[in-house]
Amino acid sequence: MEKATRQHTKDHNRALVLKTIFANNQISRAEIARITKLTRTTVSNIVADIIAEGLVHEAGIGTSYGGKNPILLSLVEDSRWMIGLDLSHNQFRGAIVNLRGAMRDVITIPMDGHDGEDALKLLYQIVDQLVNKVNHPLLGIGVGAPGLVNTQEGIIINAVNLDWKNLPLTQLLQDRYHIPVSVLNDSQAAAIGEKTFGAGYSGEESMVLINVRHGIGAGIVINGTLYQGDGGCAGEIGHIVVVQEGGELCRCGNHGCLETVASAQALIRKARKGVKDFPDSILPHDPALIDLKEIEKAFAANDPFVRDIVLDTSKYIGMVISDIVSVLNIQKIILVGDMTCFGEPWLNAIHESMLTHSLQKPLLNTKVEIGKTGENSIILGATAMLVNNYSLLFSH
Amino acid sequence: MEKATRQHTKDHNRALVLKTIFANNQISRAEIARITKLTRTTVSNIVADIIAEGLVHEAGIGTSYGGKNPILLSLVEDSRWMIGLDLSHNQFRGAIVNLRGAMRDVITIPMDGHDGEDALKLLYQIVDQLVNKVNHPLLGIGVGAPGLVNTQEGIIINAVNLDWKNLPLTQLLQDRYHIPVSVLNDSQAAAIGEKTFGAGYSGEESMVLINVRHGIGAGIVINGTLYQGDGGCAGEIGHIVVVQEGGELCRCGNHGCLETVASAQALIRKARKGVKDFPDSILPHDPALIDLKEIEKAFAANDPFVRDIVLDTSKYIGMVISDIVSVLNIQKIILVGDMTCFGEPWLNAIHESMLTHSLQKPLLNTKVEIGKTGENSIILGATAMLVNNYSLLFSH
DNA sequence: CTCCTTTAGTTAGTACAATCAACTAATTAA
DNA sequence: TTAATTAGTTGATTGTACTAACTAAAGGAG
Repeated sequence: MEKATRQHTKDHNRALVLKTIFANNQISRAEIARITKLTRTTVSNIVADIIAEGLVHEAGIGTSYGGKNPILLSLVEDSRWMIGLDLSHNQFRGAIVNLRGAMRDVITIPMDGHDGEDALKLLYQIVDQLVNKVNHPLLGIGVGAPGLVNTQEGIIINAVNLDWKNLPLTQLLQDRYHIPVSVLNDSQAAAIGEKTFGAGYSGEESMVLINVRHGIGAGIVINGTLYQGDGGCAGEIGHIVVVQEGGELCRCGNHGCLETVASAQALIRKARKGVKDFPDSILPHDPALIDLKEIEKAFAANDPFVRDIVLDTSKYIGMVISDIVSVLNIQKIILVGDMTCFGEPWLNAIHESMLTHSLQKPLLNTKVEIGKTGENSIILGATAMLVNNYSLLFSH
Repeated sequence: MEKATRQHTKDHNRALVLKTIFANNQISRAEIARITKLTRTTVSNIVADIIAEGLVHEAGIGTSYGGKNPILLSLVEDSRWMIGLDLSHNQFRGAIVNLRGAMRDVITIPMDGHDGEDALKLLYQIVDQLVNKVNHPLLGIGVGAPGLVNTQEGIIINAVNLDWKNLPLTQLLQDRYHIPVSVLNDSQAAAIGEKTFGAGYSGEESMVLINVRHGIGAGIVINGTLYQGDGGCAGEIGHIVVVQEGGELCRCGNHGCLETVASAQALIRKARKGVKDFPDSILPHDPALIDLKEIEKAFAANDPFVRDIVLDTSKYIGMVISDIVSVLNIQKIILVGDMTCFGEPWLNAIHESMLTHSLQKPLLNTKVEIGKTGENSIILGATAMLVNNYSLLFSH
């Protein structure tokens, strides 16, 4: 617990006003005062400051309802830029992102096999290129990285694909570019991205995002703030053991982890292995040709074999979600990642599995949905976190 | 997000000073200023207020280290009283508790079979008696109740033993006694009690308390604050399914819940059932005579059958803890409840089970301990919550 | 013992952020 | 045209933490 000063009060109210402007495309000072319960005087003062900083501008005149017309304020979305990086796919993606999450430039470089120092060089290359294109004030660099990440110290503890171990990424990038850097786990980034830029969030609520791709991870938002855990790696649910007897060996060394039965990787493996026993399946009969796209196609066509193995994954995901809900009693669950391509049927199966796998009462009010920010959620989240950290916008 | 005012600043700093005095038996104004980083002036002002309110008094003169002697301040622990209730055992227990958690009066009434309205009358009876004995300013009533509790609205959703369903306990008690009331789930109460009155807590950290008794529940403290969840029933881990195939029927209707294999109840059941196959066991051979005390005795005497069934419970508890740690990455786990009578061996078995059941990295820094506040933790926690709610002390 | 230094605590005045009261400006409604 | 309403600003007020300078009381060097 730290002492409180006037400065904190001011920062807080300033953030509150900015957040209100961010949440409303166009809004007058008077309306901000009504929403925030600050006086019109205070709002005017704060607005004068943030207009002077270029963050906000007067964008027009509103309609009167029996009085002077309000002056509508609006966020200057390109008044600050950020660089966001998504290292979690087999190609590095970097983008210049503005305050509304619009991408002003995107660079993609395939990884094909690069790892360790090489991968880091690739990363520098992307950032170098993006930095050169930046012609607005730059807030910093936000990174969403795969694997085990200590997000508080910005260290990649273990990213198997990249062969990074205990890499102090925040430090490295800060030393090289001399701007603020925020490093998150990919699922945590997706969570904060979905919450900030997805539709239907008030800003104060809690949610758990489950990212089901190659691996499986979760991002936990509690009362509008990303929850990171003591060691900065909250949400590492991919290695929860869900098959207790005779589970497959996982890359982590244990048997029966969630990833071994419910990730996209696991699904593909299972399809390749099982297809020979189902000659009627419309999947390619050569296992090597089977990928997620093919499985998706077959699923859409109601192929029974594929239907079975896909819905089998949802059973396990539902189990873990119901465990999480039992522990946290969070009522909003968002699913993202490649596996969401199986849509409603998959979602419904997950929901059903949840209900049969734990105490019903707390689960009944829990909603499970598919995320709305799509493939950009990680980049957006990484940058949103950056903005949050410097309390310029969005939250305190 | 609410607006910030001067009042918030003041409340915050006042709470900060009070917390510092609470955490240090005797402390001078100057020392408080050093710890809190407030100026001596500000500390003096706040201290003047809280002395006027009788919460704190000047308790003596400290030793000088080359200057004027400091005046030592100390909490007046009996300046406020609270009533704490523990409804989670088969006897209702109520106590008058002071600001340091000292019990000034305790009343116990056996429940034997009373439930529904009867149980509520019993509760009123206890509180009536306690209220009559109170001769210091009373802050309120704190309740730790068993079963599913919505702690935000103070409603007992479902307490099987008491046959309470959707009972608005906070409302009822407030209407009857006209003082603040806080209702918590028993495990949540134990968690906040352990954190406030247990040794070795700085006040800002996170911890998960696991309460293993008749049933099993958890209380989650995040950054020093009890985490209650969207529906106010976070920590309901007793009905996480841990036996996937052929698990026993649980009172919740599902099969294979944690409670069916790891609670004290489950252990007793298993002992009674199995003892006939182990004639060498030193347990009473009449199953009806077997209770937790007998099992504890046999365990201490290294009875192999008992050892096996006791350590079997730890396997499942370890699994669930490792799931929780995977999700939350909280590094301090506290175990309380009847089952802690099996001490170190049980604890070690839990720890071992954890390490084999999930990703090791985050688990390596996780410590598992047995709680220190004992049987009073629920009453203490219920009252501590009360104090927190009114931000008089401890935290905000 | 004297004087300097250090520490505790207080006092008087200052800075600053939100507030209040009263104002101007601009519109609707009667 | 006038009254009422709403938006936004201005100047004075308030409350809280801060600064600087004070008094009080102790230790230490000579």
